[in-house]
Amino acid sequence: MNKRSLPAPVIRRLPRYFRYLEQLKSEGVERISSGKLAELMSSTASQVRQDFSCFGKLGQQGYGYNVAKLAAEFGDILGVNEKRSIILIGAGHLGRAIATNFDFSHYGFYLSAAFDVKPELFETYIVDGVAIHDIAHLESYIELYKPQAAVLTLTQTAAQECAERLVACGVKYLWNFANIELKLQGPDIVVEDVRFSDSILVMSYYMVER
Amino acid sequence: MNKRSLPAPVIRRLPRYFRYLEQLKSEGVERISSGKLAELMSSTASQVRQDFSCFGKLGQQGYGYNVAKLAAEFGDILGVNEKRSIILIGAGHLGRAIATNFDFSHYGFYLSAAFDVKPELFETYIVDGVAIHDIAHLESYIELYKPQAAVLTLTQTAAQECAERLVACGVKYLWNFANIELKLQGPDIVVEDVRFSDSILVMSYYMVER
DNA sequence: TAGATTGTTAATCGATTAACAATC
DNA sequence: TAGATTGTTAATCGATTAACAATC
Repeated sequence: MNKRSLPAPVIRRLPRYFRYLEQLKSEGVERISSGKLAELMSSTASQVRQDFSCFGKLGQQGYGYNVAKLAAEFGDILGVNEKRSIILIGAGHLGRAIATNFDFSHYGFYLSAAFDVKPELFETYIVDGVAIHDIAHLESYIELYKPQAAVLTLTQTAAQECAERLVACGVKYLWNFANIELKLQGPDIVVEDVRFSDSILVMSYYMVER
Repeated sequence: MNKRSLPAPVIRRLPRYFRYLEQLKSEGVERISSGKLAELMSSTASQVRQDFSCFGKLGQQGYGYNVAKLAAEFGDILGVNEKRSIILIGAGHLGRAIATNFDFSHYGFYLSAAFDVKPELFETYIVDGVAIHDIAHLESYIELYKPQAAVLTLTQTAAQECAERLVACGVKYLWNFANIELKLQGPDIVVEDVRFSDSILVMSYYMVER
């Protein structure tokens, strides 16, 4: 695989390619051409081939792309075969929803612990095998277990402080659901935001009569 | 306000501008220059001015932009002062999290009803004043109350069928949390996706050693 | 007035699309 | 081999950045 860093738009499109390829694989499709895939995805053959070429020669002239091979390749690129531990901060409704519904293992993660401030939750389980700990013990937990990433499902006000504590302990990857722009120093910190409010506002924009 | 349709990148940036402007307003800041705002947002003065100019002349030479005026203008553009009813489909963990935590009213919506398939939930309340109804009654509810949008917080398999039923009844705006690409006809249907899996995969991509 | 800062035009950059020779 | 389809180069398009005259 290629070590050059990719254009951001390509990186953002990767999960979608992966999703379609997994789907095709599960339907038993063996091979697909850039044109057919583009049609499925409302993209263009040119873009598909241009994007894929970032990762070397994945196809074969006159044949197209082998679906299983390509899905596996993209899976590797995206890290879905890794086993990285992730901790969840904030065992409220959203944290519970994610712990319960979200299949971390499908994306190369496993949920190893949860944290909250509420004493009545301590040492209960957010989901089978995943205990909720006192957030006061965050630092000692991280020191011991070295989780690689954290999900932030807490209130706006607590999120910044908590993110700083995580970064101070060496957690470099934050999956942030709090409606705040985290300000963190360190060039190798990655914050990936899921911003419900931005999303509904884009929909809202289209609803306004103009 | 302007009736031309905006470039998609500008539309995606609007909620973020709005967020920063509201923040500044709440801090009592009266005016701000494109340069200062850009610095705050890790953007550029050029981009800020170019983006703002899509909406007419919002600033004043030598002065900058009035924060309250600009926040109000963007609020109008984004529709946050509207009062549009939205229904929630799928009263599982995620649906409950959103019904409970998400402040719809802040973004120009109010949650008017929820729907699920589980009989034990019928006529219970997902949140104060918002009843959960039998999804079988979706069509009759829509006919009567004409909700303008719907939040989809249900499983992958149910989402497509449900989306089709909504569209058939005239609901044109779907806020989709299901991990599926909804295929819907109709040129004026807007689907806004919140795709947890794509987001975690982008983070995962950056975690892979390369 | 002088300084600051806009709105807008022009220049640059990057991403998408088109074209086509290479080749399976 | 002939047809299909890639990988890649070149052309186009659109978005970002820079520059500057207008003006508060």
